[in-house]
Amino acid sequence: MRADARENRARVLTVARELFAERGLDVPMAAIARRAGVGVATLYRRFPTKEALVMEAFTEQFAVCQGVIDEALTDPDPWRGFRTVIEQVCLLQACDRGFTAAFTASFPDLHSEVRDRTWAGFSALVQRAKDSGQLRADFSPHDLTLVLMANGGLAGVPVEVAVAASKRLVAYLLEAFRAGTDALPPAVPLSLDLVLS
Amino acid sequence: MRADARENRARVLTVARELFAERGLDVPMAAIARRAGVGVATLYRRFPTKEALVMEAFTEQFAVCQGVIDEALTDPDPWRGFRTVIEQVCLLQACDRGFTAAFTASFPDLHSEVRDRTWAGFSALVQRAKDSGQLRADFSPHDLTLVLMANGGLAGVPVEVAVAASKRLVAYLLEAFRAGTDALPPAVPLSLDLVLS
DNA sequence: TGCTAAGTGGAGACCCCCGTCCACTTGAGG
DNA sequence: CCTCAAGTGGACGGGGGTCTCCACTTAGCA
Repeated sequence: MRADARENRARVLTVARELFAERGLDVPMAAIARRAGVGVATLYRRFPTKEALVMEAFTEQFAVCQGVIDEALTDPDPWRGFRTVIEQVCLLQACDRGFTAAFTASFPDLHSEVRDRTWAGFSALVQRAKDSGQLRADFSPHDLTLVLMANGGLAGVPVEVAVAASKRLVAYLLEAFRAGTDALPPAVPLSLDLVLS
Repeated sequence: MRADARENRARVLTVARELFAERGLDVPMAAIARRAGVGVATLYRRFPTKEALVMEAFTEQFAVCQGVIDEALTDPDPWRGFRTVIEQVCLLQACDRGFTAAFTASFPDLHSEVRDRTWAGFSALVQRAKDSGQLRADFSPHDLTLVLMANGGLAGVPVEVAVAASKRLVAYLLEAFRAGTDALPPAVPLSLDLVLS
C-alpha cells in the first residue's frame, strides 16, 4: 500500500471515530470524506461498505470493553470488580454517541468466540460477587444488557450532560444491585439480536 | 367538514397511532396512507405536515400522563402515588415505540402551561414522598427525565419484551429511590430541550 | 335529479443517502 | 526523468423519504 494511501486511511478512520462519537452512526459517508479531506471513492476503496467502516472504527472500543472485564476478574474485591465493569462500560457508552448503535448493529457479526468470552467473563464476575454476598442473588447476567440499553437511552444529549446523567443513573442502579431486599420481576433474556428483528 | 372526510380523518389517526406504536416515528407517510386506505394527499390535507400528525396522534397519550399525575396526587399514600406515576408512565412508554420520540420531539412545542402543570404536579408528588420519609432526600424531580430517557432506551425490542424489561428496570430504580442510603452524584437538570440541540 | 364545492388519489418534484464508475493525478522504482 | 500501477475525486445511478399538483369523483342540498 502506498504511503499516502495509508495515511489517508488512517485519517478517515480517525475522523469517522470522531463523527460517530459526536453525531451517532447516521452521519453521511460524504461528511466523513469531506472532513477527512478525501473523496467518497477513496473512502469506499478502503472500506467496502459503511458497515465495514463502523465495525473497524469500533473494534478498539470493543477490545476496551473486553479488557475492562478481564481486569475486573483479577480484582480481589468481587463487588469492586463488578461495579467497575458497569461504571466503565457505561462511561464509554455515554462518551460515544455511536457506541450503542455500533454495538447492537454489529452484535450478530461479532465473532462468536469473542462474544462468548465476554459473556463468560461477565457471568463469572456476577457469580463471584454473588458468592461474596455483596450482589443480590436474583441479579441476572442479562441485566447487563438491560443496563446497557437503559444507559444507551441517554445518548442524544450533549456529551458532558450524558456523562453526568449516566453517572447518576449508574449510581442508582448499583445501589439497587447491592444485596438485597425485595423480590424483582423476572429477568429478561435481552439478547441483543432482538434489536434488529 | 363532509361526513366521509371526517371518517377518513379518524381512520388515519387510528392507523397512525397503531403504526407509530409498532414501528416508531419513522414509518413513511405512504405506509400510513396505504393502511388507512387513502391516498397521501388526503393525509396531507388533514395534517399539513408529518410533525402535525405525530403531535395530534400523541396528545391523547400526553393527557393520560397528566391524568396519572393528577390522580397520584390524590393518593393518601405518598410513596404509592410516586411509585404509580413512575410505573404507569414507563409502561406507557414501553408499550409505544413512538412515545419517547414524540415526547422529546414535541417537547418545545407543548404549550408551556401544560408543561409547567405537569412539572409542578410531579414536584409536589416528590415533595410529599420525601416528607413522608419514604423517598430519599436527594431525589430530584429531574430524575424523572432520567428515568424516562433510560426507559426509552428499551424501545426497539418487541413490545412484550420491552414491557418485561421495563418492569424489571423500574423495579430496580424504585428500590434505589427508596429512602435512603449513600450519597449520589449530583442531579442533572435534563431539560428535554437538550435532545434536539 | 342536477349542481358544485369539497374531497380524493396517484404521479412526480425535490432532497438526502449509499455505493459505483471513470477519467485524471501522483508516488516511487529503474 | 519517465513510466505506470496505484490512488484519487466528483459525477451519477438507484432507492426511499416528504410534500405538491391536478384532473377526477362524490356527498349533500335544492
